Amino acid sequence: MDAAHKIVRTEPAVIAEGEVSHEECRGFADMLARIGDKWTVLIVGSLASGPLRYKELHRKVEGISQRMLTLTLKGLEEDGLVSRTVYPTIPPRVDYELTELGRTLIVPLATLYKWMTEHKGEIADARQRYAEAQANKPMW
Amino acid sequence: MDAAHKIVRTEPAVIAEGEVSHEECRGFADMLARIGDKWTVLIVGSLASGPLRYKELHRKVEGISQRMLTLTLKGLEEDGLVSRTVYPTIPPRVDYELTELGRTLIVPLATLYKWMTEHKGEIADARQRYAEAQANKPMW
DNA sequence: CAGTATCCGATCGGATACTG
DNA sequence: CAGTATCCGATCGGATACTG
Repeated sequence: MDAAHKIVRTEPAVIAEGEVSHEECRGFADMLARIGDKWTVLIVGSLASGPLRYKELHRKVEGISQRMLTLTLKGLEEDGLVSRTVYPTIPPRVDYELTELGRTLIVPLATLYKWMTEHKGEIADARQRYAEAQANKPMW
Repeated sequence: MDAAHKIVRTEPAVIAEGEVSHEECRGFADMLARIGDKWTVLIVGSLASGPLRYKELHRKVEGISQRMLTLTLKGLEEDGLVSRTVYPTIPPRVDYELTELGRTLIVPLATLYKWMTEHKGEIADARQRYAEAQANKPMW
C-alpha cells in the first residue's frame, strides 16, 4: 500500500511558491511539540553553557518537577539532542550535556528568543487593546 | 507591593555571560506556549501567503477542529499577530490576515523550520538507535 | 458562512512516597 | 544522588448539535 501511495503522487516536486505539503506540515507540527515545549527549551537553554548534573538542572530550571525533568530529558536523549553520562560512583552521578546536534538547536531558539524580546512590548500592547475592546463591546 | 518588589532587585543589569534571569525565562516559556503551539504555527504558515476566510483556513489547516481554529485565531488576534475583518454581508464573510507584527514572526519560524528539515534525519536516526538500545538492555 | 455551546475522554503534569 | 511509581486534579482538544 506504500507503493500505491507513491503512485498517486504523480507530481511530487514543486507545490507552489512558499507552500508546504500536508505531510511536511504534520512532521513540522510533531517536531514542534518537542522542540517548542516549555521545559525542553528551558533545559536546552540551561545546558547551553555546559554539562550539568541532574540536580543542578533541577535547581537551574526553576519550577520543574522531578517527573517533568526526567521525562523531558528522556525525550531529548531519545531525539539525540542531549547525552546522558552515568558515573558508577557512590553516590551515583549523571551528567547531561548537549550533543553536537543539540548545540545546533541553540541557533534557531536564539532567533525565536530574539524575536520575543524584541516584540513582547507590542504583544503586551495588543493584549491590552484587545481587553479594552472586549470590555467596551457589551452594552451595559 | 510592586514597589517592594523593585527595591529587592538592587543589581538589575548584567547577570552573567549568556545567562538569562528567571523572570525572563518564564516570560519566554509563556510566550512559547502560544508561538510554539502546533495550530498557531500551522495557521500563521497558512496566512503567510495572504489573507484567508474562516472556511478557507479550516480547509487549509487539515485536521483542525472548528473549536481549535476559533480558539487559536482568538489567541492570535489577542496577541496582535492576526487581524480579523468582518464584512457584514449575507452570508457573512470574515477575513483573517497576518498583521505587520505577525509577518515578522515568519522569520524565526522559518529558521526553526529550516533547522527541522535539516536535522529531521539525524533525529530519526537517534530515535532508532535509542529504541534499539532500550530493546537490548533487559536481559531475557 | 462563521461561528458558539456543551459534553467528555485523553493527556499533561504536579505532589508525594519510595528505591537502587 | 538520581531517579521510579502512583495518584489525581486540571487542561486540552475532538465530536456533536445548535445559532445569528
